[in-house]
Amino acid sequence: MPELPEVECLVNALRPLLEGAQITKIKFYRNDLREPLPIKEFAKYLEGQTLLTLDRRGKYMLWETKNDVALFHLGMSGRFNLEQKSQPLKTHTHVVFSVKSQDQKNYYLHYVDPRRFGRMGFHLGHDVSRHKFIEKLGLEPLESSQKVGKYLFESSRRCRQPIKTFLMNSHRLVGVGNIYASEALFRAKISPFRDSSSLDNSDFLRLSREIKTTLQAAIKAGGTTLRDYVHPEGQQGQFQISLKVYGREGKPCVECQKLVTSARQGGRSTFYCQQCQN
DNA sequence: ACACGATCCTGACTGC
DNA sequence: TGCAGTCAGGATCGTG
Repeated sequence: MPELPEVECLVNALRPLLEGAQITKIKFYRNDLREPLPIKEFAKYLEGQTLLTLDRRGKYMLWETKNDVALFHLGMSGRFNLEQKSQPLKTHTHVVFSVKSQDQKNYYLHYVDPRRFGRMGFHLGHDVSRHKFIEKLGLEPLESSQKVGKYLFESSRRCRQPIKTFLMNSHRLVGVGNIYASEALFRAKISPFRDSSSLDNSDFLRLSREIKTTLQAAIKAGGTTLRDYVHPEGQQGQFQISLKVYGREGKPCVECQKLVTSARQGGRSTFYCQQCQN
């Protein structure tokens, strides 16, 4: 569910509370999501530790302690809910982190994930770039657009994939999922069906800039709430009102008034304007 | 090596 | 009302 902006907003929302806080207890209500949960590692290395920094890499949230790093990916439907007191669990609550903040208040962070596509991991030591979740990840789209554009151009030369599928591959570029891929391609006026190798250097530079500005605007708006994404304390994101094509099939294009079209690519919905995007 | 579809899972919504 | 079918902010795996 969450793409880069939603994870960035989650990290930003939790950071003031969790940085400097102690993890007092971790309770698991099942032993697996997509894969086994790191129950033993969390019990041995995370419980009792102080969280020093919260960070993000791609769509992963990272919790760093003195010696180690915990990793979290929310999949399609995962979320963290912050509760002030212990209370009955909502359905699909799989893990509860009990936390004591720096001002000695107790909080409960509930990991809820109906579809269970999320994942959690643990890395001994600080070099989390070597963790199996992270090691194959590509560039961060908020880095320099010059650098990202150049890299995407070069890695697309012998690639016969449509550009939208190409963008969503996290081994090249992280954080761009189904919503923001459609949005950035619209803003760059590039058809999602274009063969990646048919785009030139300047197309990739323009596209990289549009990806970055779209993601930044979404972060500023608190993310996109379509179905169930909310901040840890329940507020919705606001970027859905700024979406130009995603979810707007049959509505007029904001640029040319021609109706927005949808199609399927790689099993996912794509939204685009046949007139504006070439 | 690459490109594609199937797959993991539950819930919400559609149409018959 | 019920039931089948489809779709959903992701990413990995197996196959051709």
